[in-house]
Amino acid sequence: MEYNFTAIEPKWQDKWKDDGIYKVNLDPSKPKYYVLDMFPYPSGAGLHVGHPLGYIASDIVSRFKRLKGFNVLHPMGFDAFGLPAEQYAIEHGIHPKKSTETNISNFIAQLTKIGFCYDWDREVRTCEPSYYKWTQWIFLQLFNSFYNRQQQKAVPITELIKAFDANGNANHICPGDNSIHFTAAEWKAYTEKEQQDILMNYRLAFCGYGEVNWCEALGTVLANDEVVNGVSERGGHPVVKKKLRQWYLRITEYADRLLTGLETIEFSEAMKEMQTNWIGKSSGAEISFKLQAASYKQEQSNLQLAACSLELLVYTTRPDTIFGVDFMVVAPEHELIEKITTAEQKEAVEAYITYVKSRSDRERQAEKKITGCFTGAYAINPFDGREIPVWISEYVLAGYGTGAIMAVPCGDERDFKFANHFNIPVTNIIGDAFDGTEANATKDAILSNSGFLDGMKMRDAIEVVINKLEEMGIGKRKVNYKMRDAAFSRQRYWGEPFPIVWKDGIAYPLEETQLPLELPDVESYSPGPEGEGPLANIPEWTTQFATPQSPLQGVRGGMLETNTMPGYAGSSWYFLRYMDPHNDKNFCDRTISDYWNQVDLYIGGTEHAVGHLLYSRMWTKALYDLGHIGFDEPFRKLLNQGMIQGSSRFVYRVVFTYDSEFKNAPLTNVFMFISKNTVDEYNNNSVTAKEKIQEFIANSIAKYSESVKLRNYQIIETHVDVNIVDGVELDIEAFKKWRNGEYANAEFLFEDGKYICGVEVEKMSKSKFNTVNPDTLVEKFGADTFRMYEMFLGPVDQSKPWDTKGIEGVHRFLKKLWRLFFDETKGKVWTDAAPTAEELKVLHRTIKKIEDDTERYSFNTAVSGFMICVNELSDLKCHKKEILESLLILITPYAPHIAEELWQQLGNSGSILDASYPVFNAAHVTETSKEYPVSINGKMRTSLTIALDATEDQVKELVLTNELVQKWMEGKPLKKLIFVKGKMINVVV
RNA sequence: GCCCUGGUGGUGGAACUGGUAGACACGCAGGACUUAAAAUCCUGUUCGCCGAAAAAGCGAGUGCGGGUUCGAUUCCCGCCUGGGGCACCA
Repeated sequence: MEYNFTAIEPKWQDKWKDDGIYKVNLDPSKPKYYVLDMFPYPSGAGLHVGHPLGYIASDIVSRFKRLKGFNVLHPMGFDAFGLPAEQYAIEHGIHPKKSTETNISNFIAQLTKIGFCYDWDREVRTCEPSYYKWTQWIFLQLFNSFYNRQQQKAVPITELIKAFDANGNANHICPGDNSIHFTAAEWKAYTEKEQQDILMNYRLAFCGYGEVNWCEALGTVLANDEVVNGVSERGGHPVVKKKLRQWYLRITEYADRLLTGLETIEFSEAMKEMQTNWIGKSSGAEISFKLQAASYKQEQSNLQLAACSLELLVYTTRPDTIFGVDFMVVAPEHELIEKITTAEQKEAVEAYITYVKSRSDRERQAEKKITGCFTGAYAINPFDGREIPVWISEYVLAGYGTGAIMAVPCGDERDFKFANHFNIPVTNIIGDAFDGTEANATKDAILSNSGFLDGMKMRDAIEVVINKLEEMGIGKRKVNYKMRDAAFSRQRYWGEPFPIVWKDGIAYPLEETQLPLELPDVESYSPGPEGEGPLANIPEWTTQFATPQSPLQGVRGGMLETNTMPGYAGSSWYFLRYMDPHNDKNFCDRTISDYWNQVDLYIGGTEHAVGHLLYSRMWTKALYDLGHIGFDEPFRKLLNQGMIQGSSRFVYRVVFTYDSEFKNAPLTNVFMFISKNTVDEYNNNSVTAKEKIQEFIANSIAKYSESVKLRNYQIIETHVDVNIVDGVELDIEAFKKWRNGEYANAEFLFEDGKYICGVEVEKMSKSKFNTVNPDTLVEKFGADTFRMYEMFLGPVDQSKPWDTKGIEGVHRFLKKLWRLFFDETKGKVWTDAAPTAEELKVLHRTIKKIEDDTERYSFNTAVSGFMICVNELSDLKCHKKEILESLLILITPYAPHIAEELWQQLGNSGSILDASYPVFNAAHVTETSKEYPVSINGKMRTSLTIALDATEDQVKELVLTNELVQKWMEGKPLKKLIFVKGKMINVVV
């Protein structure tokens, strides 16, 4: 009986499904374990070999944990809302719902063939109303909450209203606009609209006007993490800044908790670093500089008084350098510019601002020129009264801090370059630490030229200055974050509608009973007017609550919000829905979420570092604050799988021009390809190679026409499908059939009778013809081979190019495993005989190795462990049932189909997943060394470790004769000596 | 520029806390079985030297140059280099 995976695998996949073997239920008697994959976006291209890498890893972990007695939750679903489906709909006229459904069923079919143990009953799709009902519901929770800074948590907005009624906003600084202040009496006097506008400035999900990343080509705004180098992440379209009414998430209120929360979870250092940088916390001080009155006199002498009250507020992390301030720089958008610019400088300033406006973000990022303009105004250093010129420059960003800085050229590289460029004299406050040629950003220098700070270490001066500033009332301690509030609306169709009705400029939330607010079924997805989104074109939808029958009190005549939510809305909480996917009363029952709790292991790529992984952390924290769940970090541990790159293959085509009597001769159909080595020689200017190529071209052309004279030619590198290349050798027959026979008559210049292709590692993509489809591999070698091979390829967290050639080795291993049970001629060969000591040793070494390797996600070495084990058992001709059964259980997570089949063949009933995991017994693993107590200089020292085959005489001799040992005998304590093969190799002290 | 991460045979990669570097696999070479092929099995395979060959031996060797240590792929310092992230954040 042979290893017939084609029969075995579908058989078990069906059985697993029919028996509902992966169904999970709440079981308080067992410890729980939650393994989750980042759910995929169901693109039309289907899976390539890179996708399953993480899924295989999570499948191994979940089967392993289940065998170890855990109640394992391992679900799968689809992130189904998003731009590509809608773009596809616009281009092909297929409704996104349709194409998404088709894509999902393809995905499921592909995943099933690999044999994953998902509980499909728990599948979620973010585009289903039964799912997005709760996305909308959570949105409303955020909308109806604010961040209480005293309590450092989200609190219902009704609490805030109570506080306003009692004390105005004295105890609650307005996060949206900190210049808003009012008393209880004023609050009560406001109109409803005024009150709602104020509340909007507090809500965790809020609507406001702001600079957003607008992508014209996609017709929508994008979040910061969706913009890469000034172009959209999807599609690479240009992105510009635009002021628009938008929904936002007030994620900035969570900045500090998102930062400190990182200490409680196991993310890789790199990942934590990325999030830390994105949050970008810095602490320093805000300092207010008085602007000098004199600069206004020239223009309007009567402005002197007003000018004295003008102040420039800057943010700095280095208040200790205040005596080194040589100029101020404000962002070109700064509102003070208009007020402080002198008459002489007016023209120059206006010209400069026009110039800055003409530059796009991309240009600014691409070429960092030093540009700027003097305003004519001066600020006064509060400590020494020095006059400091105020400049404008684009290197100061309006959106960060106060949009203005104090420039200290001796301590800041950018300030130094600016000072140099505009010949501004530089004050040195750090003595020898500044050499005049470049800035030194040290904190350890001793201050000089710094008034009352002279002689102080900079690091210590920071506090001193802040205290002094606060005492003088001209500055205060301040923490800033780079992170911005997240843009939360898209002007697209294919997303969750906002459960918000607008009337008279007030946003009214829908009632819970009105959810889900479903997307209308429409034919057209073209954008609405003024970036409003396609839903604005459907009045019968937008006004559905405007009827007299509308249950929404007070909103009759209102209009629904026409934006939709972004892709990350649904993915921010999906891990909660898997726990209780069919609940229509709640997004997830509290007792259930208390049981499953955090995701114990989350597996996915690094690309979501600052998007999804940050948003879902914030949503979790908010839901926790509001008492809906019992934990405030969603993912206890994150494992990043590496990216599988494509290994592209190239052919080298000759393109030529020619002279001919027959100008119309069809030589455009002549395709000539030159093997890689000859191309290399050609590129190295080899004369023989050139002659060879010319002769080849001449001969090839001659087949078509004799009257052609070659004029010129060049060699062009083009991608060829990796699936028709064996290693680097092109399969000529397959190549001729490729692309519907376009190259059927191609001519080749061979190299030892072979055509050798060029190789390069690139991202895997259809256009590069370097994708490998898992289906074909599963068909050829089986799912078990495929799974083990993907793991065997290398560490899961490492990126590597795909290479199919080693798959045979893994396949051979599985066949060898099979032969431990079945012989081609004799049939079954296993016996009930008791295993020998040596066989038990092999087994228990393997148990230990597999357990250790699986626990630390070292799947590649685990696969090696299986290979060693099977090789050794083969060598021992071991067919003992007792050994084999244990081995099957060990291998189940890695190769579930073959394990189930052989398990059943051995006469077991039921799934191997319900077997009990073998326990490692050290007694079976013979020790490789023994420890002897050793006495040196009459004192008992710790111990010696020596190889078994060393005799005691040898040991004595070595200890006495070895000079190293003599040395330690003189004093240092001796821990152990290590002997291998009777030879001492080392001593540890 | 800053931060993170890697660099080991012809190839993918092992070596958990410093302890026989190259496990396991691919590829390659040779052999067995077979009319033949496939499949399977066996042997060899870091490089160099010494050897007709075998056995055995010697030397070098984990990107480069130093250091710590009895001992370094592992720790420290300085470079070179691949990959990823951030990029005027004051």
